[in-house]
Amino acid sequence: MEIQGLPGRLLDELGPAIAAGEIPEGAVLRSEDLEERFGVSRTVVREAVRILEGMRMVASRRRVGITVQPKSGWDVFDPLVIRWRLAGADRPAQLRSLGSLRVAVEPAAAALAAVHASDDDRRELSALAVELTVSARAADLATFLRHDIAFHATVLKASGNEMFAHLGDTVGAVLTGRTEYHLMPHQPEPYAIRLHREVADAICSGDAVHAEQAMRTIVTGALEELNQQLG
Amino acid sequence: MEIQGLPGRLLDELGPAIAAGEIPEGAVLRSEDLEERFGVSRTVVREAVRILEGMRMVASRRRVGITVQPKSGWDVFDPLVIRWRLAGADRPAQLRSLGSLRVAVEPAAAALAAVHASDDDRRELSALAVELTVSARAADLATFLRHDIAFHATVLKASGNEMFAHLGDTVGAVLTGRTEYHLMPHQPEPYAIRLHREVADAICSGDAVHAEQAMRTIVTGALEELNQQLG
DNA sequence: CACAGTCCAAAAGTATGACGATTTGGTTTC
DNA sequence: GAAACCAAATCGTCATACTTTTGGACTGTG
Repeated sequence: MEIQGLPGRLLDELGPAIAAGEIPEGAVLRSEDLEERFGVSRTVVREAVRILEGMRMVASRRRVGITVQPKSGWDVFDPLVIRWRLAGADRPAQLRSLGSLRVAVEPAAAALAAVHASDDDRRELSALAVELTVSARAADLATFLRHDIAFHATVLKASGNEMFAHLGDTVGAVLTGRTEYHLMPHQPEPYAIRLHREVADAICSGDAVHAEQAMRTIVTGALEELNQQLG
Repeated sequence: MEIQGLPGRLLDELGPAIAAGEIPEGAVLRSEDLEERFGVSRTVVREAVRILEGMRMVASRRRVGITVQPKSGWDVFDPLVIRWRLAGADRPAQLRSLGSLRVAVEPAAAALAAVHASDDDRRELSALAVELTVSARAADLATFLRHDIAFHATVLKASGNEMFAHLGDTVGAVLTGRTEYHLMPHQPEPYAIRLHREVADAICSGDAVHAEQAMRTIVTGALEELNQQLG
C-alpha cells in the first residue's frame, strides 16, 4: 500500500502537511530546500514530488518552484489523499464527503450484490453477519470494527463492479476514523446489527430491493449520526 | 491535466499499453530496457515508473524489475487510468462500471444540489438546460455533447460534495466515449431532454425528491441503453 | 536424493556533478 | 513610458558511480 524507500518517507512528511494545510495552498517549495531539510538527494526529492504531482497536489514549474495546488484540484479519490485528510484538520469535511458517498454507493452495491454475488461471497456475508452479532453482543469494539469493515468491503466486492469494490478500503478508513472519532461510543446499536443481518439475508436470497433498502437505512443512519456528532 | 515533460511522454506510451493489456499482468520490465527503448535517461524512466507505481499499476522490486500488477489493484478512480482504459480494449467494461457508478452517484448529487446549490449554480443549470434543448433540436451533436457534459458536471459540483464534484470530468469522459461509441446515434431523445429540464427546474425550486427521481431516470436510461449497445 | 546454508551477480535505489531549457523580473535603450 | 533585452534562478535531463537488496545457483551435508 505504501510507497517505499526514501521517497515514501518524504511523502509521509509532505503529504499530511499539505493535506492539513500546514503547507498552505499557493506555498512554494524549492527542491534544494527539501533536499537539505530532509537530508536526501535530488533524485529522491524529485520522485516524491512527481508522485504528489500525480495526485495533483503540487505543480512544478521552472524558475518558480513547486507550488501547492488548490484543494479543489486534488485527486480526492486517491487512497493516500483520503488517509492524509482523515488524519489532519480536514477530517470532519472528509468524513462528511465520504458519508454522502457511502449513502449513494453502498445501497446500489447491495442491490447489485443480490444479483451478482458468487456463492463464496454469500457464504462470507452470512458468516460476517453472525460474527458481527457476536462481537457486538460481547461489546468487543475492536473485532466488531474489523468485521464491520469486512462486511461492507465484501458487499462492495460482491457487487461485481470494480469501482465499487475499490471503495472497500475507503469505507474501511471511514469506519475506523469514525470509531476513533467518537472514541468508542459504547455498544453498537442492536438495530444496526439487525439491519446488517437483513442485508446479508437479502443478498443471499437474491432480494435486491430489500438489500438496497436495508443498506440505505444503515448508511443514512450512519451519516445522520455523523452529522450529529460533528454538529 | 497531463503530466508534463519526458516522463509524461513515457507515461503516454506505457499507461495505455498496460491498460489495454498489451503489456499483460505479471510482465516484467527493466529500467535499462525502457531507457534504450525510449531513448531517455534513467531519471526520466524512474520518475515515470514512480507515477505508475503511485497508480498501483506496477510495482518495482530490487533484483526483479518492474512488474505489472493485477488490474484489481489499480487506482480505478484515477482520471488517467480511466482515460487509458476507455481508450483501449477495456472500454466496454469501463463504460459499464462507470454507468453503474453514475446511477449511484448522480441522483444523490441531484438531491443534494436541490438543497445546497448556489444561486449561480441554479442559474447556470437553467441556462444549460435551455441550450441543451436548442442544440438537441438543431441536431447539433457536438455542442449538445458539450452542454450535456457541462450540465452533469454542474449538478455534481452544485451538490457541494467535493468527491461528487470530482466525478464531473469522469462523467464527461463517459459521455464522450459513449457518443463516440455508437457513432453519433441520430438525434438525442426528446424524453431525455425533458428530463434534463426537470432536473434543472427541480434543483432550482429546491425539490430534492423530484430532482433525484428525474436524474435517476436519466442515468438508468443511459445505463440500459449502454447495456443494449454492448449486448 | 533432499535439504540447508553460502555466495554471487543482477537489478533497483541513491547520490552527485554537469549542463540545458525556460521563465521571470529587472535593466537598458529608444 | 514602453519595448526589447539580458541575466539569474530554478527545474529538467543526462551520465556515472556507488549502495543495497534479493533471487537463484552452488555447495556441502545428512
